[in-house]
Amino acid sequence: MAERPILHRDDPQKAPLVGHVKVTREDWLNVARDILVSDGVAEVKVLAIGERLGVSRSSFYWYFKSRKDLLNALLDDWEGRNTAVIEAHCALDAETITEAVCNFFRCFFDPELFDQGLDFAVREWSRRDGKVRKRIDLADSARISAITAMFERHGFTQYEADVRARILYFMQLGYHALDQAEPLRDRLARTEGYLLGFTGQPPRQSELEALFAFAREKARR
Amino acid sequence: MAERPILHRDDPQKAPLVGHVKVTREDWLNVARDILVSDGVAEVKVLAIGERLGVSRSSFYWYFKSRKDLLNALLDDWEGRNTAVIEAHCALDAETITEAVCNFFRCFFDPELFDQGLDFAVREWSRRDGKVRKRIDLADSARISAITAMFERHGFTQYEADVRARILYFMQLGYHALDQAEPLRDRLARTEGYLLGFTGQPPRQSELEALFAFAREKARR
DNA sequence: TTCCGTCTAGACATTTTTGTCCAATACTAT
DNA sequence: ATAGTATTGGACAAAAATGTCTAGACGGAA
Repeated sequence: MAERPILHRDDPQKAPLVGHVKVTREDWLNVARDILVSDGVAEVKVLAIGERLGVSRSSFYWYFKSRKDLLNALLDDWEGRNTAVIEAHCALDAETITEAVCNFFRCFFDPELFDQGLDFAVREWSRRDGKVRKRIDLADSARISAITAMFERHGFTQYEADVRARILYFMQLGYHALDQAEPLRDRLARTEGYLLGFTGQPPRQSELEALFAFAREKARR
Repeated sequence: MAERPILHRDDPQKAPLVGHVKVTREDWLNVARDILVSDGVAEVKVLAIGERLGVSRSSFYWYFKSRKDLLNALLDDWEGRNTAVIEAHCALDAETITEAVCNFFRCFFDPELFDQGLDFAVREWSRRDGKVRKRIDLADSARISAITAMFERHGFTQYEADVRARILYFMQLGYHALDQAEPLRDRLARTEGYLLGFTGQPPRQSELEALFAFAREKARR
């Protein structure tokens, strides 16, 4: 996810500037995103980021006008990372609807494609900031539309495609809201069979196995 | 939800102490809960609460040892409000499974019974605090067990009851994660039919109408 | 080597937030 | 009324967080 590793100077002694480590704007942004995801927007503090970078707090103001400026950059960063991925994957060609839903899940469980934690952190942030709220609302609509279109391409009526799209998307959100406690993937394997089969036709076992092989593999590493 | 109304002194002038408004520990807690829900735990600040109560910040320390003490009280308050309700309602006698699921929904959409926003705020809080995390994990397990038992009482095998319980609970979480943007209830009406019928037997229209009449009415006011 | 633009440390100033102390006020029981 | 307790305001202190300014270190180009 991060181009450069997140810096961490174990020994924060007076740093004699020899072997001086250069810190880029990207680094500030990366650590900020990291804190946003793990601790929420209120904990994104200039001093904390600077300490984690092993660098003085004041150099922050070379790269960013203010803390607010950083937060805006963070929001743009999120949009750049997470906006197009789902739409693109839902638009992929697929022979069967199972395959298509598999593409959908790939977006949410492949950390190379989509940062689920970041998405959730921004969603939480949006609850306290109208500007953020508007942007995530747009993202949600776009995603649900993309998933709906996916179902429509596979022969569902507009109404039924819409219902299925929302069920898929909401369950996805619900998974993450609970998350971390017990391994997510077990529950996935137990429930997605029914989700895919919510028309009453349970999918064939072979199709399911192909569908979740990917998620399981990702979950292991 | 709150025993006493949340105080709001419109005119915060030097307050001549005549007609003095007495502020209780409950009041501090109520406003704190209010801020927790709308702005997150990081925004629960002594000064902000005091201002909203129209009262000096220092009297806070009469009721609470410290800010940390307040946060602990807030957590106990949440547990008291939200822990037993779902278990109790899922254990209610019901003729049909539709009726039983209706009881389940009553928990989440009747603000007299259950504070959904508070539950979500604590869930968010738990992402940054291991102690909170443990308590909400326990609550989640207890709730899912209660819902599972509900399905088992209506003839589902343990496995199938478990799957259905998780789908219901996760969808509920997902709904709230998205929430506020468009009216939640429309989506509810469109999707719950399928949820209830995810065995392939769509429920009869009359049953559905009874099921959601309650939620709609609540949503209106 | 020198110069210049880039980046950083540290000092300084300000605001926000928390916590302590004590005198003063309001309320209750007598 | 009076005494005593419960509650509050305001002064004081300290810590945490943001933002500004300046001197100087670094590295590449002339």
